[in-house]
Amino acid sequence: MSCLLVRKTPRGMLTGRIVETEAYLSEGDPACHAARGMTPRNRVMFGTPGKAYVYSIHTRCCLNAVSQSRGTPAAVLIRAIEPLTGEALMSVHRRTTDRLNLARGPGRLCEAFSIDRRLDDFDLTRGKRLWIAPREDPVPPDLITASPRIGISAGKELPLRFFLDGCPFVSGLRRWHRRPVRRTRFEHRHVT
DNA sequence: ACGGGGATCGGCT
DNA sequence: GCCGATCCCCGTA
Repeated sequence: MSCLLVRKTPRGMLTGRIVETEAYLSEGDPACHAARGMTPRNRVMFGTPGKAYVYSIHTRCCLNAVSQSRGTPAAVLIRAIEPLTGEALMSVHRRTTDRLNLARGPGRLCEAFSIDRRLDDFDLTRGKRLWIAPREDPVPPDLITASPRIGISAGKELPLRFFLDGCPFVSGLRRWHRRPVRRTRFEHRHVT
């Protein structure tokens, strides 16, 4: 949450503030793709932390950062960013000039940032092509809210979605914006 | 503003 | 075959 997503492409540099994420856990989380063991799709989750797990759903892609040590499959889904630089190029990728919807939602985000399955297993810690960088102006913990995750059918109750309260670049259920669900120190450590 | 339905395809059973 | 960690459009209000 106190991080930037950075993408370098031949056509230009794209950056944005990460304003919404979801956690998928290695234990007790039926919504995690790794919940039923390793498959060709999810194998990256079982590997080195700091790598990108990119999968496709319907006709789109979603970007995760592998978050736990080797053999412990967990990841953070990056759901939305606030565009900072490269907005014009994002608009080309997205075929819209609607700034609010450029990268609002995991599929739109990947489209805006030109991220697809070819970046699955890509190392996000090298500062090349695609990486995550700390913000110089970290978000005050008070502004981060937790809610249930979006679009899943199992594990609906777990408050593992984190977002900047009131931020218009956040996707999903608006009704959560003024209704913090639960806020614990543990959750903050996941996010910051 | 919100909710339902359809598109559409790769991955899994 | 079935089903989705989605998106977009078109109803209703």
